[in-house]
Amino acid sequence: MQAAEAVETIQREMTVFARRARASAGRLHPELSLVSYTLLGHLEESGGCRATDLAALHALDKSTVSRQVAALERAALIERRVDPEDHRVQLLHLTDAGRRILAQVTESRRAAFRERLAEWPPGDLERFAEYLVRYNAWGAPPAG
Amino acid sequence: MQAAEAVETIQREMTVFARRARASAGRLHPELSLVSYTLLGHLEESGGCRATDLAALHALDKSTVSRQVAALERAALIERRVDPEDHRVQLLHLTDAGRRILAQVTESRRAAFRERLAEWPPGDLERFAEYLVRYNAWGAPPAG
DNA sequence: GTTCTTGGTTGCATAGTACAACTCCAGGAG
DNA sequence: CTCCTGGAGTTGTACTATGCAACCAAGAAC
Repeated sequence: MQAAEAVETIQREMTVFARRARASAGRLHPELSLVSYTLLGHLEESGGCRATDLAALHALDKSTVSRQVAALERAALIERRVDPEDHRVQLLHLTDAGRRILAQVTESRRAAFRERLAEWPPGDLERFAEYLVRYNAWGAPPAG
Repeated sequence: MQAAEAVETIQREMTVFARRARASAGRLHPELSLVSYTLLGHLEESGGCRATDLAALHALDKSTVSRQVAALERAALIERRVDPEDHRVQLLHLTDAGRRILAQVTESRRAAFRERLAEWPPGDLERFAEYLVRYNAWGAPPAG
C-alpha cells in the first residue's frame, strides 16, 4: 500500500466510523448520550469544573452545555455548587449516583471494545492506540 | 503499553474522535452534511441505487432517507428515475452537479487529511489504515 | 458609581432522526 | 378479473441536539 493510498483509506474509514458512531450514539446507553458521557467523564477526571470549561473543551456552545448540565442535574448525576470566591460561577461535581452510572457505562463500553478487539495481537493494539492518540492530538491545545 | 491499557486508550480516543466528528460535521462543508456526503458517495460508487438500499446500508429509517433524498434533489445533486420494471421504485443517480460537488468535498476532505497526516512516516500510515479497516470490518456484513 | 467583562440561562430557529399512518404499485390467490 | 398481501416511498408528528442572539447576574476596571 502506498502512503497516498493509506491516507485515502484512513479518510474513508474515519468517515465510516464517524457515521456509525453518530448513528449508534444514544442507542447503546439511552441513559447517557455520548456528549453526556464525555461531560461526566471530564468531571470525574478533573474533580469538578465550570460549565464554560466543558463548553470550551468540547467545542460546544455554552447554551448547549447549560442544557446538558440542567438535564444531568435533573437526573441527579451531577450537582452545582456556587463558587464561594465568585458567585457567577457554578462548580459542577459528580454525585454518587453520577459516579455509579458513569462507571457502569464505562464498564459496558469497555466490554464492547474488549470483545471487538479480542482477536488483535497485543502489538497491533498498542500501535493502533498510539496512532489514534497521535491522530487526535493534531491541532489539539497542548495538554488540553 | 500493556494490551489492556491499549484497549482503554483506543476506547478513549475513538470516543474523542466521534465527539469531535459530531461537533464539526456540517461546519466544514455546509453544503453537504456527513450523511449526505456518504449518500452521494454511495451513489457514485454503485452507479445508482434505491432509497431503501441507502437506508439499509446506513442503518437509517426510510423516512430519513426520503427527506435527505428530497433535499439532495432540491439541490439538484441527484435525480430520480422511476424504474421501468417496477414503478414503485425510484433509482437514484448523481447529476453532473452532484458529481462535481462530491468531488469538491472529497478533495477538500482529502487535503485536510493529507495535511493532518503529513508528518507521519509511510509505514505508520499504512499500518494505521490497515488497523482502521480491521476495526470497522468487525460485525460488518461480508462485502457489504 | 458607571461601564465593561464574564458565567450562565432562555427564546427562537434549524437539522437530523424515528415511528406510525398513509399512498401507490406489483404480484399472487381465488 | 378482483382482492389481498407486501414492498417502496411520502408525510405527519414528536423529540433531541445544537447554535445564535438576547438577556440577567455578578465581579472587575475605571
